[in-house]
Amino acid sequence: MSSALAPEALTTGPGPSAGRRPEKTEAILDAAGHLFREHGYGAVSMDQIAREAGVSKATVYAHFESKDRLFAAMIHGACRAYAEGLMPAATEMEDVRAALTRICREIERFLLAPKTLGIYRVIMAEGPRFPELVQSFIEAGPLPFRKMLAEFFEAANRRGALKVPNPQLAAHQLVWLVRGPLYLERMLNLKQPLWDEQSVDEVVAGAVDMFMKGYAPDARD
Amino acid sequence: MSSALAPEALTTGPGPSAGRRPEKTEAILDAAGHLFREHGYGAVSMDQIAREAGVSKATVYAHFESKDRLFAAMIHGACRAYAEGLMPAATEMEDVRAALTRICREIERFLLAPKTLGIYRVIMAEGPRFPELVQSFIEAGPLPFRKMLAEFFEAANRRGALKVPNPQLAAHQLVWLVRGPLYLERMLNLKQPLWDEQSVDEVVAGAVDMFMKGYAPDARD
DNA sequence: GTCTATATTGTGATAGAC
DNA sequence: GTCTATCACAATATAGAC
Repeated sequence: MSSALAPEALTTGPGPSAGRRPEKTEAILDAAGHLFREHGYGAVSMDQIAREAGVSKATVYAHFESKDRLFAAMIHGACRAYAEGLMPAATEMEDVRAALTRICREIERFLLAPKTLGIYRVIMAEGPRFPELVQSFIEAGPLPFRKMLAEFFEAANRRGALKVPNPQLAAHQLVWLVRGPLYLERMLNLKQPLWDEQSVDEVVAGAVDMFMKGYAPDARD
Repeated sequence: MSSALAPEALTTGPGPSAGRRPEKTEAILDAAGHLFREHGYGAVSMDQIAREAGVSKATVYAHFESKDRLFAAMIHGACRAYAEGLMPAATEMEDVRAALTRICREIERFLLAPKTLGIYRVIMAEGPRFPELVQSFIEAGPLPFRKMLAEFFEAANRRGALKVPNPQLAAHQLVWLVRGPLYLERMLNLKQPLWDEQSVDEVVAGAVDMFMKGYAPDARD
């Protein structure tokens, strides 16, 4: 279904990769990624991308059929990084609290990193114009991560280490207990602390505490 | 400091409001708001705005100095609506759980409404280009709302109805426990349920439950 | 202030030499 | 495939009549 977004289909050209230099392809993708994440889709021109990549604009068009396709390819690459950069294999765990803490730190490290936030920014801004891209983004990023978390909770349920009635909802809750308090601040990259800044440690500890109190097996309900 | 963003300063013209028809000003603002929220800043042209407002492009420029200023004025108007649309005066409360539930429903009703999400989308996308605007947006919207919530928690602390050590953090947590599970789905307005859809009732109930378990005064810690 | 018609710049995309 | 030079068009902004 998303064959139009397969990595090979994102570059142009008659033959398989007839003579195109992969180093330039990557340079263009890097420049596009950097600029799109930083300034958004509409504010970046193909000239800027070409200049930042150190090639001519015609070369950009030799590698990517259009600005749209270049954008799609950039998002696609970011999704691969998304899938690889997460998943800390927290399945093996000494005790639940420690595992949750590690997961929360991973959430902060990756989901609140400037690069990730840049992707989210541009995807949310341009989403309406690229519906299939949104689909493949969700399927490559948020969806498998939530699934992994839900499976972690289910395993903990079976072990009696947690008591989570709705693992899907709990996955959302844990993610946003960490992400939420830092989200706007970093999404809008506010330099001066606009409100009383919440430190990462406070946020992570608060999230783990609240999650444990909510889903510890000995909680009364 | 934000005098450049005072409402009077956002329209152009020599005299106070020399002959400008307020109805047209509002029509232009409405059209701009609708289109910017729907399609983003870069994808909307002044011609479209003029057409949707039922005036000529020159008239738009008679009311607003530039596209940037029109955008700023639109955001400013949305901030006033933000401040007015929230604040359900939940200070008077029978019992805490009911008050929290009402607050959570209000969060869902307003913070996840298409209009609000559109503002967030465009602010996050264009934020880097409009730093002062981001500042005034935060000060008019999220900041006072968080403050109100924190004060609510402090009052509940004094009454012994809750035990909230960090009201600021707790405000973030409550907001995102409701907002998070529905956020991406609505921000990217996915029609087909991509993952197992969380119903609003589930989300609100889950948020209140978790918050109460975390901050009920009889909780052991 | 409001309109029609226009000036001007920037940008996505291409032609043609090497 | 890669470059320089260029086209075609769309969009911001304005001139001038009423």
